[in-house]
Amino acid sequence: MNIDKTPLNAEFYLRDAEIVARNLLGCILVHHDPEGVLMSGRIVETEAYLPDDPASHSFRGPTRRNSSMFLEGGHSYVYRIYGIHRCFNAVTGGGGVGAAVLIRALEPLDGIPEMWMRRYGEPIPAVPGKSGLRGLCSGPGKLCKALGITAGKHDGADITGETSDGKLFISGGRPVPENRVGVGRRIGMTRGRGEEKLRRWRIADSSYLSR
DNA sequence: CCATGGATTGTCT
DNA sequence: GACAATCCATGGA
Repeated sequence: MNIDKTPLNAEFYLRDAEIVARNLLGCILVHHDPEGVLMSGRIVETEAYLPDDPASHSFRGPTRRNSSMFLEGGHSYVYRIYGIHRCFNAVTGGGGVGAAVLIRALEPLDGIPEMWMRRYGEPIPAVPGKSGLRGLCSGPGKLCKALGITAGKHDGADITGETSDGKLFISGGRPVPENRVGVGRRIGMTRGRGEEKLRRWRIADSSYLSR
């Protein structure tokens, strides 16, 4: 797949999480894994989490679990949820702020056979079908498993700077025009924890969204 | 297609 | 001790 493999620089992330969330649409999440396998996908859905938000892990200040969310923009925040899944965030803003963008869904691009193997533990069928590919990275936990993103290796990692084996980063893609962007409520909020906030962005006509 | 409930574990109250 | 920014299988329309 002919994609730009230059990581976005730290300046990109040193802005408000809502701006970054909007501008990450169309960008490419890339994992150059330790064995040299390149896996990537186009970002089609994001959510912004700010410290003013009861749903944000940073709402009550730093703890052991969320400490990397308070790093400077351009780092990774990976956490475990429901005992099983991992979720990947790009930290935004200055150090100590506690803001990040959750990557919720990807359109698979590079390394699809390897991603399939990681997700399902068996080789990709000869004809996976569009519905098969659609489900490969259509959720925050799914895409972490597919790309091999782990808390141990990637939580707190720098996602800017030079590419190398094992590097996780985001490169710029085609900008997404405003008339193809949808904004709405986030997923999974319960009991009045900010579910009314419009901090979810998606490429409206993509068939690779999480819902 | 949509709605429901179980899995599973580190973290915070 | 309860919860959590989820996923998947299952059942019914």
